[in-house]
Amino acid sequence: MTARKLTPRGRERRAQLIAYATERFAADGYHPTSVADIVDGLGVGKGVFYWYFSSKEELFIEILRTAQRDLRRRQQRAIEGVEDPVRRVELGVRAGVLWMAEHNDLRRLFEFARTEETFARAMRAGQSVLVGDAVDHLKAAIVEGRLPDRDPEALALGILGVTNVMTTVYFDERREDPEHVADLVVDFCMEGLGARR
Amino acid sequence: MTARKLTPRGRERRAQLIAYATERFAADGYHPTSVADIVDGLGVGKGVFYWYFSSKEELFIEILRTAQRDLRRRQQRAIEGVEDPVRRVELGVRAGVLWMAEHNDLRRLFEFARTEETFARAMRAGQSVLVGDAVDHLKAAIVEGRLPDRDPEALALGILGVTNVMTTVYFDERREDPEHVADLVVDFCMEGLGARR
DNA sequence: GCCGAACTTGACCGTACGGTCAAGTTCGCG
DNA sequence: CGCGAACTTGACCGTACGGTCAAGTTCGGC
Repeated sequence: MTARKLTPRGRERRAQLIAYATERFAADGYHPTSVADIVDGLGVGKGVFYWYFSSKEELFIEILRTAQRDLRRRQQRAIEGVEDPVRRVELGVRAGVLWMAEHNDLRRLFEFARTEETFARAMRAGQSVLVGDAVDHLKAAIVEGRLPDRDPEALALGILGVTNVMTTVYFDERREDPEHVADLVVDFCMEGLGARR
Repeated sequence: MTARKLTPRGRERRAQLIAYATERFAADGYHPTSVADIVDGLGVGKGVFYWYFSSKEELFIEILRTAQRDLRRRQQRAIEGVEDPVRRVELGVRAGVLWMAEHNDLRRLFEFARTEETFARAMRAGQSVLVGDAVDHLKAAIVEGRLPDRDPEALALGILGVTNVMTTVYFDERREDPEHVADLVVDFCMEGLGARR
C-alpha cells in the first residue's frame, strides 16, 4: 500500500480498524477471522478495509510492528537514567511484563505470528532487537563482574522465555496481579531455581 | 470418529497421513495446509483422509495428544530410578530438550495450538500434566531443603518457558547441538542469571 | 457554492476450502 | 471361489474466503 493521505476522520477510521481487528485476531485467531467479520463488526462496507489496507496480511504485520515498537519504547523509558546494568535488566523485564499485562491481545498475536513463516520474519526481527538490548546490559554486567561470565545471549533468551510463559499462564488463564507476576519473572530470571551445585 | 477397524495396511496408511500432515502443518501452518494439500502430497484420493479421520481438526488434535503422551513418556523414562529430586528435575528438563530436538515439527505445532482456542484446551491439559510432574519434584526438593522455599508452580513454569524459547531459537533458527542446548537450559533454570542480591 | 480528494458502499468475482458419497477395488478368510 | 469388510477414487456440493470496483457520499478549502 502506497501510504494514503489521511484526514483526521481517516486516521480515526484506520485506528478503529486496527483496534477491532486486533481484538478479533486475539480472540479467534488470525485465520478464523475474516475481513468480512471485521467490517461487519464495525458496521461498515468492505471497501473501507481495502481503502486503508492493501490486504489482511498487511494489516496484521502493521499491528505486529507497531506493537513491537511500543513495547521497546516502554522498556527504554523504564531504564532511562539508570546506570547499574543489573538493575537495567531487572527494570526492563518488569516493564516488559507490565506491558504484556496491558496488552494481552498483542501478546497473543505475537505468539501466533511466530508460528507462521509469513510473519515469523517480522517477529524475529523485532525480537532480536529486544534480545540485543538485553545482551548489551548483560555484557556490561559481566565485564563489571556483577554477573558470572556466561553466554549473554542465552541468558537473554532465558529471560524472554520466562516472561513469555509466565505472562501467558498468569494473565491469560488466571487474572493475576501484574506486579506479582513481574516479581515471579524477575525472581526466576535472577536466581533460577536457586540450586547450589 | 467412531474408531474404525484397521488392518495392518490401514494402520500404515493412517500413520502415513499423520506423518505427512505433521510435516506440512509444521512447515506451512495448520490453516494454510488444506486437506487437498495433504492427500495430493501423498497421491491419494480425498476419501482416504475422511476414511481415517472425521475432520482436519480431529487429526490435528490427535497429533497433539499423541505427541504430548510421547514427550511425557520420554521424561518419565529419563528419571526412572533416580531418587534425588533436584536431579530428577534436571534429567526431566534434559529429556524434554532432547525430545524437542528430535521433534522440531511437533514443537512448532504445540506453539501454534496454544494460540487458537479450539486447540488451547487440549494443550493446557497436557501442559498442566508436565508442570504437575515438575511441581512434585520441586516440592520434594524444597521439603528436603535442597532448594529455597518458593512457589513451585512458578518455578515449573519458568523451566517450561526457558525450554520453549531456547529450543525454538537454537533448533529452529540455528542448528545447535542438542546436548549443548540442554546444558544452556539447565544452567539457566538452576541458577538464572546467577545474580547475588 | 463548487470542486476535487477523501471516504464509503455493497454487489460481484474467481477460487479454494472442508466435507460427502456412490461407485469401484483390494484383500483376508472361510 | 466368493463374500463381506476394508479401503480407495474423484467428481461434486455448498459456502465463505480475500479482494475488486463502479458508483455514490462527505467534507475541507477556496
